[in-house]
Amino acid sequence: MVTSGPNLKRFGITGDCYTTNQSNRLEKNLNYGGYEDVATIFDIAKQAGVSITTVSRALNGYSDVNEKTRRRVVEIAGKLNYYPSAAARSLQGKKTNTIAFAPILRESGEPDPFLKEFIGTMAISCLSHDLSLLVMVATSTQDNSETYRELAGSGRVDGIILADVEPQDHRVAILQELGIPFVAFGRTTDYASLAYPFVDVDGAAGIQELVNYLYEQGHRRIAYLSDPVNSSCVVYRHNGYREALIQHGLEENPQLSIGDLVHEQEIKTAVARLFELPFAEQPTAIVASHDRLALNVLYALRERGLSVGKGSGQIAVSGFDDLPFAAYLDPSLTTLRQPMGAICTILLEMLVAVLKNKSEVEPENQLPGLNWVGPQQVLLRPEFIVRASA
Amino acid sequence: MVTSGPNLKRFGITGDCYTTNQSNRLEKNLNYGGYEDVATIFDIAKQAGVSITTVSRALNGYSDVNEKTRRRVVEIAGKLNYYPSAAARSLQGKKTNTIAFAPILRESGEPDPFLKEFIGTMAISCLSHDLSLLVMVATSTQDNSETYRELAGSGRVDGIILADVEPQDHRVAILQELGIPFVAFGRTTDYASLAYPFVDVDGAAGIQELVNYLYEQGHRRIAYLSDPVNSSCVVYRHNGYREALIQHGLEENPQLSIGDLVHEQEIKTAVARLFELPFAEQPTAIVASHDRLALNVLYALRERGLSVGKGSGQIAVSGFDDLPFAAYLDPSLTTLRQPMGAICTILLEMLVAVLKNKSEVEPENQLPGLNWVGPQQVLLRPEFIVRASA
DNA sequence: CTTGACAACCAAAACGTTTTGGATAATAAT
DNA sequence: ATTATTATCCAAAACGTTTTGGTTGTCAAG
Repeated sequence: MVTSGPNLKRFGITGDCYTTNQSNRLEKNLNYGGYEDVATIFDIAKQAGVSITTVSRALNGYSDVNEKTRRRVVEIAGKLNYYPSAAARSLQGKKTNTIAFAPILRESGEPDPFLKEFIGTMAISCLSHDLSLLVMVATSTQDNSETYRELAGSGRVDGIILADVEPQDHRVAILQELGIPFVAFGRTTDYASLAYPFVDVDGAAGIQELVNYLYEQGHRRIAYLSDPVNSSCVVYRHNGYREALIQHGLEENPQLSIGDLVHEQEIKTAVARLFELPFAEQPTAIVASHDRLALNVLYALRERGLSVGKGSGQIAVSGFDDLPFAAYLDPSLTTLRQPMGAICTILLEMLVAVLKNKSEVEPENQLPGLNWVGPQQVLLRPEFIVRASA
Repeated sequence: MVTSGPNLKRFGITGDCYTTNQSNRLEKNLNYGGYEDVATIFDIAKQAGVSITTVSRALNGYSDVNEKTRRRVVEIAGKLNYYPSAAARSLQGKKTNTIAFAPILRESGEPDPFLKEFIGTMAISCLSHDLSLLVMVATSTQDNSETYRELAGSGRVDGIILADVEPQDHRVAILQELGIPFVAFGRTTDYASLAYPFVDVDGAAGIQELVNYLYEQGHRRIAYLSDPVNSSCVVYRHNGYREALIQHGLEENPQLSIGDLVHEQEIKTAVARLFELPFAEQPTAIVASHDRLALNVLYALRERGLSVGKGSGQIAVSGFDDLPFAAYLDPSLTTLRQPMGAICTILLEMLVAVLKNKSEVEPENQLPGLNWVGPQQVLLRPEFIVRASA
């Protein structure tokens, strides 16, 4: 085995822990705390015997520089490992080819799986747009309006993708006021009058479709477990639930509709409350406002010895998001898929269009299957995925 | 329902598609294609009746400015929504408080679940360090050495976290040569002589522990299915497998050890090859080099009507990573956990230490349970997690 | 021999900060 | 009354680009 060497430390978080130190050597080799001198446009100019203007214009493909000169400049730039300073460039008002992704991390014991999925997908999507992604997670939309103003004013990014938008999200106002190009995932209550571009998933329509399905399956006492109302999507999903009940002549039963659930323990308690009702009042189906919540419901039901599925006597359970684990749960989870890949692609296309000062997404960049009348406000229909749990 | 308004477009990727256009209104309200004028240090200076030097020093907490002046400056800065230009700052050689995360997206049909998990966790970890994260996914370490030189030379980040390091990864050489502060996740073959700081998970030790366990369970024909050798970790894991066999007096059987597997179809074919062997030569256990591969193995086995688990006659299957879905598979997957949270935390702490030109991580930032002799080269032991599949 | 057009180049300004090396005035020490 | 000290302040340089508004020289057309 070659994994161990004289200079290698081995640590085990939950295991062995054997170490060797080699800091001396390291100190010598590395010049930390700042970069080594990097070649600038001046160095190239000197070597090429031309002015920095000419170097700049040669490198940027202007037509007023002799082809021979250009070749010389390019060659020297290559030899010197020259790359223009992004800072100096953006001081000149040039694009940074970087966009920011600004989601919110709500309090919840573990790191939010949906958020991780979202960030990861977004980062990967950026690859095909030749954009770098600056991820700036915040813990609340309120605390640090500073963060957004700073992000906006600092000129580090060309535009911003806002996520986890709240019903009254002042970030939208800030960005509009400052005139920063942005696109939101999710919408504020006043999206119609504010008229900013966004993508959202139609949670209301999704949940309605789901509840209709449950109703058709014979369910009449359909419980709804929800996370706290922070993102707007929580509101829309709840609305969808309520509307669907009304359509079927039912109405929301406060005993079956429990909100504000975050931690596993709270969810357990909520499930307990449901099944400590008189048997005739107990739900036969539980709609959870997102997959992780549904997962905890599944566990809570199992703990109580209740069986989940479509059979008679079984409790139906559904989620929302279709995170990767949903398909693998036992029983596999019936849910509404948020098409992550598509969401990220559309957000990026919209932002790029906005940055180009266009109101339309370029035809060749339009994701097929969508009606790209204009890129401003897009509502995607979640995909209803029936699996074993309902 | 309030989800529809006169100006809202509704799209369904796989569903309804009804739209309304409102581009006119939007065009009016938004000033895209560039920011609105942002307050600069000059504006503050003018309003406060002092020089820009004083403004700068007031805002940066220098002691040579009168307390009354400082308050005035701060107030005006607030009123004007002033935030210093990150570009101008970093031109002055100031820190950007941004680090880059540079992983590789290997070809594979779907977006790599491990990568998404890694990016997401890293982004969330940055929160507690008050760092912004610039994610720059690349598709290969070779193609675009440019990307790294550019990233390095452009001054957009203070330091870099390199991921998916290859046995001969020239990115390490580039960054060392340029003197850019960086920390790697994974190590090159010559890590001992190059002496750069890294964190790695001891895949060899992990797989050995796993194979030992399988051996003790009575398994003698243990197959190994692996992805292509790109990251170093693939090599180490394979080594661990080989070493463990040798320790038990077995040797690697080329018929049972199949590499270079990427797509689901290839994995199916590999499993087919294993179970078309004479019965006495068929494996009783399959070690997969990562969780997604194990997942596909599980499916392939199910398709062939083979049962997975610890029972006699059942095939044992194991993975590596412990991605979130691993626990929910049916049967749940025995695997080696890469402690994502810890990995990200340590990488960040190490990079921060490097940026501060220290060879040690500050005591108060040392993750408990580790021996923080020096932050240079850290090898974490993966946690062996026994579940139902083996 | 002029004039105009064009190709190739460049000096200087601008972008918004921080830092350097004083300047000034008030106060304290001699 | 002179000198040192201290508290405030500031002009100018520097960071590395891009852009503006030229200049110069060459060549063809008149």
